Amino acid sequence: MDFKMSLDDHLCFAIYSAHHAIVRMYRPLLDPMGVTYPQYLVLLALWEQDGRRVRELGADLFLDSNTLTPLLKRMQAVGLVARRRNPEDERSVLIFLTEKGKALKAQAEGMSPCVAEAMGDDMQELAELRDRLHRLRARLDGVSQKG
Amino acid sequence: MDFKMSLDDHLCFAIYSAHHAIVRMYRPLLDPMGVTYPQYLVLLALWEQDGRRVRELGADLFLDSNTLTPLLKRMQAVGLVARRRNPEDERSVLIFLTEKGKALKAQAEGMSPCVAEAMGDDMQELAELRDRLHRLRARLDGVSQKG
DNA sequence: TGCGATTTAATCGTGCGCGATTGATATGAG
DNA sequence: CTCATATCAATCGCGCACGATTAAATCGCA
Repeated sequence: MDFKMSLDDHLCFAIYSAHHAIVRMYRPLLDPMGVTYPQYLVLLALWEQDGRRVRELGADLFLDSNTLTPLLKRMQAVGLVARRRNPEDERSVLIFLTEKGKALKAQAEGMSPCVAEAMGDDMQELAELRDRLHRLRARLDGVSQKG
Repeated sequence: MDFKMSLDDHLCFAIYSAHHAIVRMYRPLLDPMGVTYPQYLVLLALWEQDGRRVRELGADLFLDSNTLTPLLKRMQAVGLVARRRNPEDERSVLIFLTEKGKALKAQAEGMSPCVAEAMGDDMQELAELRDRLHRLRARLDGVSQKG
């Protein structure tokens, strides 16, 4: 069976191509805000809870400091976040939203209609898809953690 | 409602994190074969149909020559593919699998049990997830094409 | 208390992904 | 036939993503 499986038959490619389609869809919406798609995800995490350590942010985003540190420095360079060493544990670095970073939240919420139009209006379908993906990710993380 | 939406509530993040989980899962399987995950997707496309133009390969993979050309050159450098100008249209370049590239197909098929174990054995669930993602991608492509 | 083990962020190198541009080849209207 | 237009691959620059390593701070145990 596997011997004639095409690219489109592979779930991994469906995820790969959907991911890139999502990034392409968001780009024109995020460009005016001056943030990239991964930076937008960082902002989502910070809008939810500010002043977190890089480690904690990474746990939420499934990213390590080798990715986050340069990314956060770029966000600092454009005035979206501040990076301060944690006085209680000098090993860690705390990430705070600046006023500019907080202000972007309202602007980002303005994207919702565009995102909804792009993704479709079947909220139940989209929520179900999201939950299925979260379950798959959790399963994959569990497996690779064991191995 | 949107105002208290967390990272995990966003479908875009579910896709993002699932994508990276997939890449992480495949890495230890592909490393022994000496190919990266995007290179594996190119191989899947070529195993399906060999001797295609860069443009056609890109249409299948949703990638452009700015991504594919360097990637294919790296694959050529390790002897997986050959790149030849098309005699019928000197603008285009044809990509052919080498014997080594063809031989990897059997090795790749050996990954199936590992992939199946990682993803889970509910084939119907996985196929449905794949189809939902393809539909979402098609919808996103249609929208960004119009705008 | 002292010192090895652990935790944390940062650094480095490589490979995508893509917007923008370039250059070469082919096409087609007049 | 000619020249503008279109097509195609390649190039360049930048920002992720991540394996591997480094350096500093903290922890924990003898």
